[in-house]
Amino acid sequence: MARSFPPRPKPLDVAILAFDGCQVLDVTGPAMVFEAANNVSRVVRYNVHILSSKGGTIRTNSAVALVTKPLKTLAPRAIDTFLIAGGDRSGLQMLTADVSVRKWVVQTSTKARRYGSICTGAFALANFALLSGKRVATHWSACSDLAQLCPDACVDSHALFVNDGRLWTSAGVTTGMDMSLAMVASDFGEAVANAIAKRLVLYARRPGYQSQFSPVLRAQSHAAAPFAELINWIRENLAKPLDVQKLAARVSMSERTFLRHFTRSLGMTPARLVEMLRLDLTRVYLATGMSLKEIAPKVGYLSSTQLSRAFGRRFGMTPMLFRELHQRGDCGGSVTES
DNA sequence: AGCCGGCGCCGCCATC
DNA sequence: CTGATGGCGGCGCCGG
Repeated sequence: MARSFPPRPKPLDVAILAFDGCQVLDVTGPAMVFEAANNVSRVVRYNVHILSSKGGTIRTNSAVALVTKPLKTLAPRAIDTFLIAGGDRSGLQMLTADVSVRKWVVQTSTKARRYGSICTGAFALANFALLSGKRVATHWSACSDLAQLCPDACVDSHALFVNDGRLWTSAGVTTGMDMSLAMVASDFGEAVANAIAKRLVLYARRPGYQSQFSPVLRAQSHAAAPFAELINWIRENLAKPLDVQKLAARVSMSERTFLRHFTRSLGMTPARLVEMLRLDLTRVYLATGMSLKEIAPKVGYLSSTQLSRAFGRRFGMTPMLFRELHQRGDCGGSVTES
């Protein structure tokens, strides 16, 4: 051990690819998180690079412009974490049509320790054939398009973000920050990630606990005749044990036919829907600061560990971390909705 | 970890 | 004959 120098880890290079028409928060959100990791730990843990094809100023899809470095300033093998931002359709088309971008991105994605996308950036990865056989997330409104474009990928429409091997993809806009926090957590521990979340005041007034799939679900419950009412009944009785026999009996069908009709008209199995509703409600309770032990019986789980495991499986983060990020109203009175 | 019982789910097939 | 039904058995996942 050197006597007066503490061991100084080499900073990790994080490269975020931006382009004309990209979503500014997809770039700045993760950039803020990684930079904040440097601040909270008082060590340079990450070097963040904002890149674009040719470098220079790019216009985002808001009034904000970004100053970027050209791709060629960074060798693909030097990069630890590589992310593509999302953006509008024409911007993404321009990006994927650029041959030098394609080459660089493919090389970087094979060499980097981690690669991924935020929001519709997944479409760029799909165009470069980097999603094959992977579980991925993208913006909820784009899930079916992505599944169509990339049939051999498994699009998880209710995850905030998904980590499959070296690939990380996040759902939309602000979930890029959630995903970046998870990356920091896996690099340097939960404590660092939680400190960042606090510093960025991520836990205040975020509507992020609203399920990504609830709009989809609402649309579905208007569809098939006997099932809309059933779903509403399930919603009101989540604390009860809800096995398939019971549900089938409620709509007076045999278990087998119930299963068939249900999955066909709703696109998911009964148990999966029940779990979805339970975990969705869990998020709402978590955001109010309730403990897992209190929540579990309210949403029909026998134990808090069981709930915790199911939660992690679906959302790619622990309930603790979720509460840390979304808890609100802990300064006395209730917080009014804007 | 690793084993096992139970349940969700589905393929198959006889029946209506 | 076709299509819907539902019973049976097996496989895989989840939880203890």
